[in-house]
Amino acid sequence: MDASQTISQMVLETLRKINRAIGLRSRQLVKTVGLTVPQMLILKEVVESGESAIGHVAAHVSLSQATVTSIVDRLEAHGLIVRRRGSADRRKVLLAATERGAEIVARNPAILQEQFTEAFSKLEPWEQTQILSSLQRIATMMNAEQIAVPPILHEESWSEHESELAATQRPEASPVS
Amino acid sequence: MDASQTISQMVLETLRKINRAIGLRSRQLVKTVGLTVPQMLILKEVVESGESAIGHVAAHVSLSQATVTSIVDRLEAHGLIVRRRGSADRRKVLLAATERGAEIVARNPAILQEQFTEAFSKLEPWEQTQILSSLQRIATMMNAEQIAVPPILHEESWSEHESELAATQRPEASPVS
DNA sequence: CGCGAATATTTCGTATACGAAATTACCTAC
DNA sequence: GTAGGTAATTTCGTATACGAAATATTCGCG
Repeated sequence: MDASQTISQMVLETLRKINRAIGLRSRQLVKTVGLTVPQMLILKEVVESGESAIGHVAAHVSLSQATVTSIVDRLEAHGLIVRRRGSADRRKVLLAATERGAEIVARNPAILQEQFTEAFSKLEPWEQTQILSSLQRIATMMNAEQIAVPPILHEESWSEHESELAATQRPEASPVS
Repeated sequence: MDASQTISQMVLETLRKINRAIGLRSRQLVKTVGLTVPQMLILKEVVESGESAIGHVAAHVSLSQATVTSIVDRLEAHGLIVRRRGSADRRKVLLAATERGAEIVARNPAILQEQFTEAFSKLEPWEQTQILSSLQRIATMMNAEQIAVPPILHEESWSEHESELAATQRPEASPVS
């Protein structure tokens, strides 16, 4: 947290740190519950909204279809949900939770927050609201910008390096003896 | 944004959305500048702090050493930084930016924000401060919890599925003729 | 009917991310 | 001086995440 940074930079830096904390938390979850946060999110969504298509779930949890597909692969491998081709529209793949899956969600309604919720609930109500409002403000700003994609740099000089070093072989820093 | 959610849940949901927006933004960056956000972050750190060890950089950008290693691989492949074994302590791998790398950072001091900074700077100063403070509040709460790892569930019934379905083969939803 | 546009999902390639184990180097006590 | 512990980095395995392209299906229009 260098004093020479702009507030904007500090905001982004803090967001990255929060994000990392969430990621680490997710990995701890694997050890206790056996599922990561994204997996829980999707399982929960499926349980609560009944049989629903992949695209529907993806939109609800704010992830791409491709991402949901791979997470569903794991949930299905664990026997927590099942895929079923839609009968009305056979392009769709409907997801349904198995008993096992439903049980896990039912047994852990707050599993996704737990400790965070605990700490958060100790704040004053007006403070909670303010924090949420600040976050939504940021989310809105970011989404708005997501649309516009002004090509910033480029000029020249870039991309010639691409081909020669494309292979993911790391040149040893220095072959010591 | 369901009305039936607790504020805490909404906070987490909003954080995930913000995070996604940052991720998407990062991918756009690849097209304009040729580097992702994490790559820029590390390159910038190396340029600004001179020759520094991997561990040092990792701590500064809040990422694990393993992650930094792989990102450095790519930056090195692109000829933006070089690895050098430390002479004093040969366990350390020192990073230094090449001319090319330094030039990119120099030419794009604000590349990491750009549009976000633009929008953010239009807010009232007191509002900016408030947002930052809200975020730091959250970050602090999350880091504090990172320490304690109370085993929540487990009971039994878990993990027997692991072995039989470990392979990443997806059982076709239903082999429709 | 039948073909092309539209829609839904999966596959493929790439880039983060992390923990745990392996590797290499250093350092201290004996 | 060497054995054992510590420290720094890399390797390995796994899980997200996404875009772009491929695939499968539906639907509209002639």
